[in-house]
Amino acid sequence: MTSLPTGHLGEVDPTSDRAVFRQIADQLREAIDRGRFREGEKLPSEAELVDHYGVSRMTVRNSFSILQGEGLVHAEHGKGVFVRPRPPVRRLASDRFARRHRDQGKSAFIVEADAAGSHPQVDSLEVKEEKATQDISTRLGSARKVLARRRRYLLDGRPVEFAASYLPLDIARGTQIAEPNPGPGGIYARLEELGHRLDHFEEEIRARMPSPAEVKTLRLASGVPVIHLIRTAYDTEGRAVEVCDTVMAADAYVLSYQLPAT
Amino acid sequence: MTSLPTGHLGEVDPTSDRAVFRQIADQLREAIDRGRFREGEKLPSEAELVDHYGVSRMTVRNSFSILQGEGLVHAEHGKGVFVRPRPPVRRLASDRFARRHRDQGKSAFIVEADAAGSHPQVDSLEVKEEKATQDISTRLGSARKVLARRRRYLLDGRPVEFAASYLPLDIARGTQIAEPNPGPGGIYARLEELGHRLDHFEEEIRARMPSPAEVKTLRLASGVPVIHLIRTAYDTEGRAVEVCDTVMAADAYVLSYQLPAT
DNA sequence: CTCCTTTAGGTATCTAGACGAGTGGGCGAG
DNA sequence: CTCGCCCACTCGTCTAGATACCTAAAGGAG
Repeated sequence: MTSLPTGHLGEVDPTSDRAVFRQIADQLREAIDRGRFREGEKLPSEAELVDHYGVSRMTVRNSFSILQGEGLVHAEHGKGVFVRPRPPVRRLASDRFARRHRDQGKSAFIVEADAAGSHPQVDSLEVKEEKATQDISTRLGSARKVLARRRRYLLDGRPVEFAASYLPLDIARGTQIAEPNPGPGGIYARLEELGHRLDHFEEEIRARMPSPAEVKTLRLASGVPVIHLIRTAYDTEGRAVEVCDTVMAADAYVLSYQLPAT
Repeated sequence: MTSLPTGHLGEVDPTSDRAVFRQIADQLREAIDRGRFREGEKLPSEAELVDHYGVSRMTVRNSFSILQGEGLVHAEHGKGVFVRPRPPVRRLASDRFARRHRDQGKSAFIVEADAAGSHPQVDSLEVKEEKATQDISTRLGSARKVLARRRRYLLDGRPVEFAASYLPLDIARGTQIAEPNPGPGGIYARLEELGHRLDHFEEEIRARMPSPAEVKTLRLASGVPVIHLIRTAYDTEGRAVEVCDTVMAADAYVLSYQLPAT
């Protein structure tokens, strides 16, 4: 017995209740979990599995599609099917908007990524005035027109996050917030300079599968969900002065919050 | 033209770069987004789409499997393929562990769900002593043996959350925390009675696709991610006194946090 | 040595058909 | 009228094979 590519795998029972393609997926999954196939390593090809199990090619592909849906493997056309490596994650701490982080010349994202030794980029900047959607309008206390700032964040060339900030036009129009580069400390620093002292933020977090547009923008592999975060910033008067709608590749993030127990 | 079941759908271009099954999925997705098919409504059957588009059945099934992966539709054997209804969501506010919520006789989950008009249940209770995993041990400050409390939460009969609490054995052994029913206010109230006044919580949030075991436990439809939340409770001495590992059906939850801007 | 072509081995897509199995309505027996 | 069976419709699984296209390495032309 040489080290056959399918050496770790057993057989399937066609008479079992469990469908053959699920049995094959189970065996591959277990082999991956046990480290028989390591991260980035190539799995046996479709043809090899067809031979090994004595099933048709569609059945093998069906198995692969299960594992892809679980985000365990990814297929590369012409090369093979590989165990998906777990990418480095970015931790978002709940104090990331603390005032003390707001004095540097660069954005929080750049500073943080540099510190972590990654290569950060910000991309597809768009700043324009537009009509607020129903949801944004509600969150901003019925603002009708807003300034929208959209950008994409990349880490080592990989898109990880797409964010859109919305501010009521009566606050943002004509200020540096309406410029592509909002200056040191970002828009929160500018808001405070404009007299809107920030009081607190509210963050709503959901997770779901991405839309096709999000798959494209974030270059998501199949089986990777997104984290959808909607943050509303309130000033000390209780007015909502900004809503930031962020979609993150879930495999690239861990969010971290600290809560008082009082 | 009567109201054919496929009346809203166009044609496909086999010469297009975009694969036929993707084109079909696109058309169905758009029809759903536009409300041509409503929540819970049945889509055209495979056979009808085969006739309409003039493709083979595998191609149509391929389209359906895309939409299933996106969590947009679900198939019911013998009945058809249906637009997946968006279930009611449970909002988790960041003050849900505030001391003022800790005096009632029932658990926070029960109280909250009752208030929202849902029928809550707690299930598969397991309380036992065990060896801590590496991760849990680290989070609990190198505790080796722990008390583990596992339970599943259901809303209107649907499982929505599976949670496991771990406490250092030297704190929990022999106390009411080791009983199936920890009493009014839950284990946090008991911890404080034991002299561990709670100072703050730390929550880590991830999103990912569920493992097969999680699919089973939470009866998840395909295309539904899970939110994985790990909460560590610290007492005023800075000691980690509990770790709670929670897996939630992502389509049933919105997490909400309030952050100070200081 | 460099660059292009060929080729072997991958996956992507599609067809056509077969059988299995869950669901629900119609219809006949009682 | 009611109950139970049958059947039509539906999705689930599997086979067998064809074509297309991608990738990498080998080999030949310059």
